[in-house]
Amino acid sequence: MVEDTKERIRAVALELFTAHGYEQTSLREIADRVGITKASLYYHHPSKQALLVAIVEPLLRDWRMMVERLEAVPHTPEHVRDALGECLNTLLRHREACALFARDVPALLTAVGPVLVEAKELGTRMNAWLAGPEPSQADLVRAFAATEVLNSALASAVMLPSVPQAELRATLLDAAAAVLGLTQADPTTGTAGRPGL
Amino acid sequence: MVEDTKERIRAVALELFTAHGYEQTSLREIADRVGITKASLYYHHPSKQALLVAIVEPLLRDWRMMVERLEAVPHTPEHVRDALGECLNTLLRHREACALFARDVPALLTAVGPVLVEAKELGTRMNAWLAGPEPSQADLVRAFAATEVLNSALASAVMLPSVPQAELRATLLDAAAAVLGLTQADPTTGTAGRPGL
DNA sequence: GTCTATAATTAGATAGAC
DNA sequence: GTCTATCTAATTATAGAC
Repeated sequence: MVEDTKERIRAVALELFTAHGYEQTSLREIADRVGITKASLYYHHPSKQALLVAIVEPLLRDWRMMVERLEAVPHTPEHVRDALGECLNTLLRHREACALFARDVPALLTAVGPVLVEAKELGTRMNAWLAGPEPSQADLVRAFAATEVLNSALASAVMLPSVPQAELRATLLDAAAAVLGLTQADPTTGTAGRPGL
Repeated sequence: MVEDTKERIRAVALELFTAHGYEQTSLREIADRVGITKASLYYHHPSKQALLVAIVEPLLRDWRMMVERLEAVPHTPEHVRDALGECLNTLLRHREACALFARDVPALLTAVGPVLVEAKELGTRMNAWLAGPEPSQADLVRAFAATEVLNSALASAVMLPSVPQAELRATLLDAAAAVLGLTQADPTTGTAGRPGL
């Protein structure tokens, strides 16, 4: 395969960055694990920062697409529930990179500030949509809390490894919906109720 | 005052660690900001690690006391709601140190591993109590998600600075309760309902 | 208690041979 | 593409004068 080494470096780096943090991981560690030297690593990735960007970029692209898809849709209870589900999917699809984002903010901020700024902006837009049109301050807080519930999927997988992912997904989706004041979805129809609208 | 400098160092260090991360903050920065040199800093705190421990210890002590108080109390809806409130109070009382814990896990793990291990254990015990006796897997996940909702108070304060703290507190408390399946508290009596038990 | 000076280590990054 | 060897800069930490 072409560029095989480059990909292997990326994979190893993601793993080590997520496990020990960006600053705590040296390029020597990554190179050792891949089975090459630091100098060879630099042949494929021009800097540690660039390596991080290469890791984080795909996640950001997916996230951007998701938010844009979202904003084209009206804020109804069904769409809100769907949005939470899609958000959870995106989170789980990029689980490791998301964990890196969530757990290593300060390091990423100094290393790739602009990238984190866009990530934060996407989060804000997502929350704004979730809060609905003309939101109260409580709506904004609830939207924020709901996304945190979904985020907890990352930590839950580590803290509660015995819970199967399907159950984790379903439970967190209901929990996030509950935070937003949506009632439980009807399991027979998959349709959510419409309270407080 | 006795030990005034030592306290000033602690305060500045907490501020910088929280803002830029533990690894990203050098002792030179801290010393500069306090208005002394690195060598003087070492007179008061024997190492960077010890400085971190001095910062984190009070938070851990409060947290430990809270969890122990909690475990002595039966798992009823009212007590659960009270527990969420107490948890939120502890979180807000140590806001900066908590933010450091939440945002800089990898750095803290390598610097003060054992301390983080105890923090994690306390979190686990808190979640176990919240999940109730003989919890289902869904109960465990919900307990975890509920604490994440409370945690979001730290980030909310930054992301939604216009929301007054009282409203933030009340909204998050209701949100966490909703995650656990408790209904809205009656605003006139402050008593929660008892659904699904 | 605070300073100057410096040791010891490590990191990211580069030059140039093969 | 990968290597050996090296550079530069920054960090934690210490020694010892005042």
